[in-house]
Amino acid sequence: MSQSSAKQRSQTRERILESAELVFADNGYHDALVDEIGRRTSMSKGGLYFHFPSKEDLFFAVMDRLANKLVRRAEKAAAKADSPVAAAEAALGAVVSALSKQKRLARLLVTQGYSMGNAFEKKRTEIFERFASVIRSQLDAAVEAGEIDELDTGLAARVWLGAVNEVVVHWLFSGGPSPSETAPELKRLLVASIGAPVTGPKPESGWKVVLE
Amino acid sequence: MSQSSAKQRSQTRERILESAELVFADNGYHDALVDEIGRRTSMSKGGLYFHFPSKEDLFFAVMDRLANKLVRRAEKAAAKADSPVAAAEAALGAVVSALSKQKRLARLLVTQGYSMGNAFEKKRTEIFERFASVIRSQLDAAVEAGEIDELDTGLAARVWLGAVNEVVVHWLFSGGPSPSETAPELKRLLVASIGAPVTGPKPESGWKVVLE
DNA sequence: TTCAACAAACCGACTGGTCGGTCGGTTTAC
DNA sequence: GTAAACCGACCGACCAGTCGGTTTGTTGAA
Repeated sequence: MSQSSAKQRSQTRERILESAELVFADNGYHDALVDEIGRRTSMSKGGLYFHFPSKEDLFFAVMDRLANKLVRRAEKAAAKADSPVAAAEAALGAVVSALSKQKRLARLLVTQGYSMGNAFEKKRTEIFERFASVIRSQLDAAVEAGEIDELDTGLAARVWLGAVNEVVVHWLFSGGPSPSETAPELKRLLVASIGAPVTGPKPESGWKVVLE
Repeated sequence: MSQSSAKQRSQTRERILESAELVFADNGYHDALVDEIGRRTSMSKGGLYFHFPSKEDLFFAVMDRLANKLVRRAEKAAAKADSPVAAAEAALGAVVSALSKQKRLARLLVTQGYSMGNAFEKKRTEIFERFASVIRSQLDAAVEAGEIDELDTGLAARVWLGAVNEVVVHWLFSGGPSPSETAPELKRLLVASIGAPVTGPKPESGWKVVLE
């Protein structure tokens, strides 16, 4: 009984989360109507409130779900690389690529974090810190391995994320180029920022930072 | 008549804009009450609506006013520098410093742009593009002068702004270090990103990027 | 197998509080 | 005298959340 019904339960939750993701992404938190989420889930408002205590909780659940997916993707990409800097680059690339493929996801993660009053600040911060720590730990490893010079890796990670964020926003709202298009050049800039050799088409034609 | 009353008029508008800035910054667009703005201006709601047609317009006016101030500051700082890269750095520094000194301003420019539904996207974009173009034109000049290699200066400018944005957000919401504290290290990262020589405490004891 | 008993899941009309915006009226300035 | 500036009680649209009720599924005793 509780075995199969627990499964049902989580399936229903998933269904709701999927609809909610669409509605929140399309309209932003405030303009998203709970009734609309119900409509898309083919479930009444009362039904929704049986599964989630409030609109806010539902929104948080949607964001967590997305963040989990993306972080996992980034970690997986990093694991495949064969040097710390390459791993950081790969993690970044994975995120950029995922966001490029799904405007909706990008919209939610990148801009809707601020849409609620001061309530969401913590959550948004928490999610960004999770991404940052993936990058950061790779940069730390790179320093450890002597691949790059010592630097504030936490700051560098935030710089990377901020850069991606802005590029994505520009894409979303100004019809700029897709992030995946600018990814190569973006990577070049960010890799250069930490003083690592920038790999062009061929690794050996790169740059090196030396003390004068 | 129209001479002095026009002056009065704009003074009153200014008074309203100042209160509105406080209220919007403290509460975000949605939670900011027009009545509260009236209270702080010592003016009735009707009075406000005599000067501004809607809450939205008022918000736009507040943002424009802030953006103007900041852009002017950045341009002024850039004008004093004696090389394009130094100018870009100076412009960045001016913005960071201004944001550090006024949390409220930072909150508004950096996070409240998304608080309205999709309505504000254009405005936020417009403001960020104005900042970006200040940086960008300096980077273009740097390329022109042979100070740095050719690169996508528009992208680089966005990377810089995005980085600042993220650092500011981290400061605001996570109690991280003030942007002005991390500014030196931040500048180092961003200057390195465009492949320019990174200057340490003294210009002559710095770093230089050379082809290997 | 049947069915009463119970609970979990779902329904949707309704409520209650909130606020942007209005408007007829009053004051102030010239 | 009159028009710009200001007042503030009021309106009405909006919508998250509620709640009494219905349906669906499970259990276990007869």
